[in-house]
Amino acid sequence: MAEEMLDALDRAGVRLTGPRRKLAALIERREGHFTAADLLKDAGRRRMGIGRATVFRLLELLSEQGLVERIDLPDGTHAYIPCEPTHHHHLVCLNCGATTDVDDCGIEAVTREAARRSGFKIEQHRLELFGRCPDCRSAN
Amino acid sequence: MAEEMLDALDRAGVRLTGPRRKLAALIERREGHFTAADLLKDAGRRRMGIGRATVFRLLELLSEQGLVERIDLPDGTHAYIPCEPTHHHHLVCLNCGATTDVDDCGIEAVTREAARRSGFKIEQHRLELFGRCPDCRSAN
DNA sequence: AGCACATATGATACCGAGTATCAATAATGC
DNA sequence: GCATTATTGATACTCGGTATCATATGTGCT
Repeated sequence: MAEEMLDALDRAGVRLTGPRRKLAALIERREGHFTAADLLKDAGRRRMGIGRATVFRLLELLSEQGLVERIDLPDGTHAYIPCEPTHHHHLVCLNCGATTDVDDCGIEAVTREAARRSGFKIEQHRLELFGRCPDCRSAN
Repeated sequence: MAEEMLDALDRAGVRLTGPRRKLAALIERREGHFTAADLLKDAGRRRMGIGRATVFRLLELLSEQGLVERIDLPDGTHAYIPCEPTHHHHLVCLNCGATTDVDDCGIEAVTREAARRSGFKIEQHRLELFGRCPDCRSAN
């Protein structure tokens, strides 16, 4: 997955620098969603001497490439999650933070109906689902 | 609508203070979504001497009562919109910021399908629709 | 391999949204 | 009307993210 990110960065025409490689590896090791601060802490623990700004810059690049997405948790905080660069939605475990992507299973119809009722022309949508992942469901 | 807010605050058992009344009126006058800073500026322009903290405190109260909701715009900023206290979703005009509420027109089925595919137990969902409102569509 | 150049870096300072604190003030119940 | 208690505004703070800028480092070229 770190490969995937580096490939995407390469394709995007930016440089494959040391900090970027290291951060990609750190993101790979993460499970579930994470914050910029999490990454920074990871980097700090390993004495990687990576600057705050660099972390945000990489997250921005990755998010432009669709490999990472910023989501807003129900508690108001926000986090980043690694994901596929195609259009999709997220399912987030409220317990452990694990995420999976789900693709449009019928939202088209919903947006069409909403457009009809409101007179709006709908151009974008965002659907976020929150719940318990299979592991957390069976864990207690 | 300001009435509605004041009623709700009353029902919630908090005091109907001057600043709260004034802010409710300011919210009523707003069209589309607004930020805490917008309200603060409105209040400042009218020399109402309302503190920053008070604005945030009221927005929090109203949001607890479901009369206001904080949404994240596609451009990453976030804003508040007045709305009905029932479960619903938002349709936001990308041009003028106007919003309307739409109720679940078939999302249940979508979440059920996503749950089936993923094994998650879905407990909450959030759907946001962005587009052009009827006015902005005809305006150009 | 070496070099020039543009791009990326980390430090620092900054910004904007939101929260904590706290003494002063005002809404409510009696 | 008055005591009580919630609320207020000022101030300082936190936290996520961005701007700046001199220094360092990938990259394309030879």
